[in-house]
Amino acid sequence: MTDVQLEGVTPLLDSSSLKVENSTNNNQNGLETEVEEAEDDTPCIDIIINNVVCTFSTRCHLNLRTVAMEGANVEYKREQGMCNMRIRRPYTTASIWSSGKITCTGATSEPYAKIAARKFARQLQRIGFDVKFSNFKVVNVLGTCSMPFKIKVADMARKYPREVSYEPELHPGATYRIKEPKATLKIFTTGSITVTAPCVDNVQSAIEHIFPLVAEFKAVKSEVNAELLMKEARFIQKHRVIKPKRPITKFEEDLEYEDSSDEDFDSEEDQD
DNA sequence: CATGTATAAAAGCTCT
DNA sequence: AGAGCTTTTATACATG
Repeated sequence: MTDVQLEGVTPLLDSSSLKVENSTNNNQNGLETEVEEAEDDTPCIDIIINNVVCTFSTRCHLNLRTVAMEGANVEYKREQGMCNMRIRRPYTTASIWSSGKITCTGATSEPYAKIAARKFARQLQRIGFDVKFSNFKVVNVLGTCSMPFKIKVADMARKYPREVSYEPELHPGATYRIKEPKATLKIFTTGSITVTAPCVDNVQSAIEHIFPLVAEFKAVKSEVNAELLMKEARFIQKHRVIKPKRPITKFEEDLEYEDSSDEDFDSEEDQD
């Protein structure tokens, strides 16, 4: 139980102990994966890039009708005035607008996002449009990582009310916003953290920034058990709620006087 | 087991 | 003017 009180002094990770990799193991997309292998045995936290959103323009109007008819793997969303086109490698989806503006989602790295974007552009060009691949830009990135310990999220939210918002009833993850470099993190008690930011570099910065903070709220085994006991207590409470078996009618209200026996008579009855 | 809840962001149309 | 819709994606906790 007394599992060291100075748990916060976890060996701080330097940038070399954080490594960014794709969520798709190697060649699911048939492309080379550049995962920098850590040559030493320094405690390492892997940052997995799960999704990269980017935009670009074809600089030409696109007849969605034509895109839907001539393009492969396209679905026309007339109600939204756009088309969704998918390619397998990299496994991504493009939302195509008649203006020529396109958003591409699903890539697992910035380079893959650009490769996918170019493929969509090429696909459109093959259909016959006068495509000029331009204004490519990564606009959003989602990365995840898992700390080697559970996190006392509630305590963290209490200590950093300015940057942490935590409404467990609404969502299990605490939201931590970093202004510069911009990033928004979702911190879970399990130690998992999701980060959404404008680019991969920001994702990494955010994790380097959050590590010492969450390490400060590392859950100790005894405390984890206490948490479980609380959950159990809540569960029991929830199932002990005594509710009338049937709505009391006006008529019965009158009878209540003579039928006022003890309340916990059938409190053990399990209600769903 | 599938949704819904929450997060970010672009595109462009609809509705307030 | 601004907010909702659509798409992607991990995380996790409730509910049907």
